[in-house]
Amino acid sequence: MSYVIEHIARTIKAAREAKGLSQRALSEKAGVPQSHISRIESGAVDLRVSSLVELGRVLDLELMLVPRKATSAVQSIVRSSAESAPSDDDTSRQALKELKRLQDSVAGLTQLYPAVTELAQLQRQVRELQHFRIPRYDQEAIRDAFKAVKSFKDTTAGLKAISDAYAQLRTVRNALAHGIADSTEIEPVRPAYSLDEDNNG
Amino acid sequence: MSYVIEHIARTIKAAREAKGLSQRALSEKAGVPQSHISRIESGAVDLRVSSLVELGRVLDLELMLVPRKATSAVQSIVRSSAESAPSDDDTSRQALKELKRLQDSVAGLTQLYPAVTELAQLQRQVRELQHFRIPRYDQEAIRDAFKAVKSFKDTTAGLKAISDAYAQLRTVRNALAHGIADSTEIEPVRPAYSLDEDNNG
DNA sequence: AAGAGCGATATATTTAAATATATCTAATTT
DNA sequence: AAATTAGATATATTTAAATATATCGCTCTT
Repeated sequence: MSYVIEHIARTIKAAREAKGLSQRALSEKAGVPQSHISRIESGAVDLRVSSLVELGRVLDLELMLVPRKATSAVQSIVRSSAESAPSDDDTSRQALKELKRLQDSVAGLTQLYPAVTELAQLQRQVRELQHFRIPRYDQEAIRDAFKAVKSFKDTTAGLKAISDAYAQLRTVRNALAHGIADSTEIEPVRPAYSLDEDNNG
Repeated sequence: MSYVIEHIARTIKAAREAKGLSQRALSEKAGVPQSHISRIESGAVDLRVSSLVELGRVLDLELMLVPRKATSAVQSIVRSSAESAPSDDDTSRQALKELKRLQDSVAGLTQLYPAVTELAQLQRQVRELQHFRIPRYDQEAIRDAFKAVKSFKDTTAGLKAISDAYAQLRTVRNALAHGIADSTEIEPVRPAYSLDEDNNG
């Protein structure tokens, strides 16, 4: 199994996810069994060219034979076109969705337990994170926080879980704030109310 | 048989010829039977990706999946890198070889038949054509002229064949001269003596 | 808890590429 | 004329992709 085939597998998977398609949806569009797509994406199949072309058609990818000396030029074109639109858009949208979900849960919980300062603290942190809109985002921390909130109980352990979630999200926030300070290519920060408009739009 | 596969077949063949390899030579380098290469180049085979990658390795071609929106940018890169070196170089070299061969034959014949004006005329035309050095070249006319010269006899038919060859080459010359006038991307014309140096170099 | 969605895995069969070899035809070279 | 080279075509066999279906395990939603 060559490096190129692994790379193609990765590219296919990334493109599919970028389009928000499940393997079954792609299967229908491309006329390929889902089981085959699973194997393709895991790099277990040495595709025929025609099969790859058909998958590429659905995923807006074109198969090309490029002279070796033009390879790096082509790669930088591919890279810049890849980074500027789909992945950036996709990642932020996904992250925002999860943040929104987290905020709703925390808000509900804060109303139930108005005297729990850990919850208020977490809520403030989540709100602040919504001000950030950049590609490099740590969604694991958001999911962990969501789990802590979902399973919250007014016990010592429950409170500790909320504190830990808060600490984790603050770490993420600091990393992002640090990234903004260092980077010259990050998009401007958007206010929370603008974010709300987006979700309701 | 899809358009892409035909295009790949053409690309493989062109790259092989650009490198001056026979199918048997490529066969050895790529570890693929010559019979298979023949079928591949005729577009009769829906290759596996790994097979295409291996052929590409030998022919200095890389297989890439390019986002559709970047396709035209990539194609212009490929085109410019293709036109600047191998195809231009290859076509001109091949054409020059055949022109040289033709000129040698005509020269010999003109010495044998110094009174035949058609031959003198053809010789002048061939000499003039050697002043042109551009990719788009009609080699068929050169081959036809060579055949006429090779099989020349001092008969009416033989003289007609020479006249026809001359007319054909003049048509080519005119098309090339016209092409130079219209195009902004053609290389400068090189003098014949420079051409001679090249062949002796 | 049941149902739905998702990706991974299994089984059986068909299809065509890949492999190995040989030969033919045409053109060129010796 | 004989030999060599080049590309196309043929035959037989093996290999793995493609096709068709089904099911499993995990996660999320209702």
